[in-house]
Amino acid sequence: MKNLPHKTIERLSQYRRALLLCHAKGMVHIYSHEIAKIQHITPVQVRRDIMLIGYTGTLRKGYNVKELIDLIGQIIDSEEGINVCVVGIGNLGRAITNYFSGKRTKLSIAAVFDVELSKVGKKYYRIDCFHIDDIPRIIKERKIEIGIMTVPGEDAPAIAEMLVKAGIKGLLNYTPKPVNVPDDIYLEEYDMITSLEKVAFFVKTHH
Amino acid sequence: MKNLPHKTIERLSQYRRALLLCHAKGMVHIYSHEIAKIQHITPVQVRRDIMLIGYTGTLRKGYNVKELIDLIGQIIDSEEGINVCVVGIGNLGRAITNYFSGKRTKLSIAAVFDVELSKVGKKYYRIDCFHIDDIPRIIKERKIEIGIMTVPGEDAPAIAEMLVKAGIKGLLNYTPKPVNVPDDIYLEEYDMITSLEKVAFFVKTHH
DNA sequence: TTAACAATGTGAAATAATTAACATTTTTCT
DNA sequence: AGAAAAATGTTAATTATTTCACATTGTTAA
Repeated sequence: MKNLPHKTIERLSQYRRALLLCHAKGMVHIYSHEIAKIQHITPVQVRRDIMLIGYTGTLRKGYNVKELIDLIGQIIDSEEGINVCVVGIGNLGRAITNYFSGKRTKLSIAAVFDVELSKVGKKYYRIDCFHIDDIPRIIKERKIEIGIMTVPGEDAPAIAEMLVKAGIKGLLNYTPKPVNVPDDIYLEEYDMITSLEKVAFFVKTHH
Repeated sequence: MKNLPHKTIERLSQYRRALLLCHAKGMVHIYSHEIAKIQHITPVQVRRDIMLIGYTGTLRKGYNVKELIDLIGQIIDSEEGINVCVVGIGNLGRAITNYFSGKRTKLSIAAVFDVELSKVGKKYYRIDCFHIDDIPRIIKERKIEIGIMTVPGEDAPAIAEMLVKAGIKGLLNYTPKPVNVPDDIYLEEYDMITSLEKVAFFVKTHH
């Protein structure tokens, strides 16, 4: 059970969101093929993932929705919750901040940062905005462990370094510029341009 | 050369962006380990990807930056260019539209759509905004082949269906809700919440 | 009661992606 | 000139992920 594949972690997060909707609708049990349909993957993959986390459903009834939600929570959430910050409160930063501000999950955005003085001191979706020079102080004060970068690409390396020095443990880089961090920092990069180019490629070749 | 791995396609897109910067700085040649450093992957992987597209560098000098840029373009771009639309011009939609509006690449955003009448008729980063009811007409008129969805999750399935019916060939879904499309439509889904939960998981377990 | 069905759980096979290992070759240095 | 160094290109090995195939077992219906 210990070493779950990265892909399984991603899917568990997605299953949980789907399951929460099902739970809200009053569903008590769910079959692997129902989950599979929602996520458009195969039922086997669903069962394998669930197997990997050691849960076992009821033959012929499927999985108990509530139990599965709770178990996935035990696996992927941190008991105490984790604080996150968003650096760069442009369009993308606001989109992400907005996504999270309402939800009461184990992940909460504890601060946002920007260079622009006109933004500093304001609140975005109820979250305080600080100047990036305050990154070291605020990250320590508010026990922030994860940074989300939504700054212009050219600023990414400098911001990444600041965040790492400030003691961040994980970094989610949404800028188009790859950054380097020490090995003990978990880094996830995502690049919208690449994704779109990929879609374009497969549209082109699959026809 | 025909069937490139998905992961290779993604990396080629990234190599190209890095190479364009290098080219702009006047670099003529580049080594696999230099590209690798920028993307923080291994030099072998870079060489393998480049091998797969049939390019061959110069021993001891590395790869010709310009040639490699052009070849990657031949592989992943469509000769004539591809038109794209963004549906949902909230924060995320604006972020994406803004990313692309300046650049003159083979991908161009030809329209954006929203439900809100206050947005319809305006321009966002120089792109016309239409009402979603105009999706069928505009997609045909402007020969749009790819849709990017940045609407609230609950609207995603309906919008996806509209886009598919309108004749879209590829769909990039940035809502947290998975959608179903026919097999011949290339679908790419990305979910920021999942990414953040994944980072949180590895931060939690790697310590 | 018993046969047919429909679901889970999982070992084993297949596929996809990465990494190791190394032959080859150009350049540089002595 | 010859040896050492530094790079590419590629086969083979490894690792990661997905899928197949099927044993198992509640449930339903005849």
